[in-house]
Amino acid sequence: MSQEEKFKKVISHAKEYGFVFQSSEIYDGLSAVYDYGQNGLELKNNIKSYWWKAMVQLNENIVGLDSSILMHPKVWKASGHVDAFNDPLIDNKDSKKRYRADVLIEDYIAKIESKVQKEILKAKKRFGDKFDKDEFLSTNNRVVQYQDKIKSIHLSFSNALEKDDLLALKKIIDDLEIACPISGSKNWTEIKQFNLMFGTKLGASSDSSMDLYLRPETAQGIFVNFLNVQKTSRLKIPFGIAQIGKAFRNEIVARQFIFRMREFEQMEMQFFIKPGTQKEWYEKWKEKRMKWHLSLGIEKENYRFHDHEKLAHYADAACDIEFNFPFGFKELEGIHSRTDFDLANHEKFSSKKLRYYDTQNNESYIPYVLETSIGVDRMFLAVFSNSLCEEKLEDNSSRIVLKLPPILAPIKVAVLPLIKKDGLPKVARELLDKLKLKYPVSYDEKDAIGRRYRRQDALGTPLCITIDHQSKDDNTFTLRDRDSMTQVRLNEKELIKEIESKLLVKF
RNA sequence: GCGGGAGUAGCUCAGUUGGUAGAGCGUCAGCCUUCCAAGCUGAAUGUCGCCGGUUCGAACCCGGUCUCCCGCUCCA
Repeated sequence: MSQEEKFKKVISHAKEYGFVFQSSEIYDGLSAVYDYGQNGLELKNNIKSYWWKAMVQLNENIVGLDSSILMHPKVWKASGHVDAFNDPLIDNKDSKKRYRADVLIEDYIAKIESKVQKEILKAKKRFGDKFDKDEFLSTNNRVVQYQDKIKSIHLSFSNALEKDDLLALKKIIDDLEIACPISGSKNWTEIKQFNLMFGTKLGASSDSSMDLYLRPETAQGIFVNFLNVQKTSRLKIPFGIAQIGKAFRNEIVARQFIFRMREFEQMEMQFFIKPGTQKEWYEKWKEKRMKWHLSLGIEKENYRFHDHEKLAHYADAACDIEFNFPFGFKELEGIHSRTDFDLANHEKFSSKKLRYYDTQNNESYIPYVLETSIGVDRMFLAVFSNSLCEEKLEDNSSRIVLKLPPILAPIKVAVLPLIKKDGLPKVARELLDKLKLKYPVSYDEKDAIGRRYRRQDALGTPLCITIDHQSKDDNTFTLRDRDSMTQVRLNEKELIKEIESKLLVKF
């Protein structure tokens, strides 16, 4: 089966069994927005709580936060999003490829710079020990020309960027005769500005309203509350603040089902540390996070680290945990060493001190930050797509089974009377009533028992309990395992023990 | 946004040169009572993505539009 076919099966299974629906489907849907159905929401909640337990409950120096989606507009100036999330894009009409206009110009500058470097190397060879770099740079005609060109491009370039002057930006590309690397053509469209942040307004009347953004990440809510939490929690560095919440990005192209959505949910943890210790914590959190993923029992081969070569504006080291999705290895979680970029900028923009006072060493400093950030929806897709399989059975029949890690399964146990007469449903319901106080359970008496097992398989229910005639006499039941399809006969106490051991996790 | 593919029942898909829609699975009710789907009887379900045009007549032809999948760019 091709990757594409497999992905299509994942999407239709998600719909057919009430996990994921397209938003506003009866109105033809809304692009890149999805709803979670009755089973999807349970799986999603279980993922969130599994993360929360591993981060907050098991670490005494990590606490939670739930900050608002709406924040003061200055937050996004300080964070760099107003600048970084504004992309001037340009299309080449011949190759039909899209580029960032600023990147095209930067690449062009880099090309000239590499020419200068070449000249320097050549001169070094020629002059040997007598080579004086500064003198060379200021006297060699060709090099001086190159440098002047770079300078003048830089000048008009930063001018255009500052004023958001798209026409000026286009003029630079035209003047420099920058060509598309693929088609070699200089046949460009006009530059269009894309803002990745969703805008909205605060205040009901139009004249007194204030322009706001829906947050494009949850991290800033943590940074602006850094001192509030630190002072009220008595936490000492190193400590972390964790948050699960929605974020919004007006992606130019949002695709691949729930992998890239316009409205999505993040699970982020910002770990505040002493400057200079970031390397050590970066390694530690890389290891910890990978362990968390592997604790779910998904095969190791599906995960890999990918180090960032081009770092974002806030980071001094960054990597992704990538997962083998149906469309290949793609980012699932990011681990970033954010330095003091965020807190220092918030200090600057808010004019409020955001420092930690270290009583032991009698010093105050802006902490460095180590971030782990994972997309809930991506984790959902990773777990869901990896769990979905079609098995050939011994009798040459096949079954579709969703082998979810039991701890994440929407329903833990299904209670099934073998037949729906002879008083078996009554016995089954008595057991069901006891179990539902502890676990999410479901009950089914329709159709043959084999078919009911298959229904539960497709939903990912790890265990089925079947009530037969013997159950009436001796109060024992058969427990059927989703993955092995094997059965054991147990009494009620043993049953609970088996369920508990199935749901046991080791972080 | 640009290029390629697609949209018919909950899912997978048929549907002939234009003549007002079908199958399999699933769902529901009943029978059977059996520990691993596909036994029997019956039933429900579609403005053929949406809007407009051509035509006596459109799922089919034409135009527009929306959505999904793949590629380019970005990211959780």
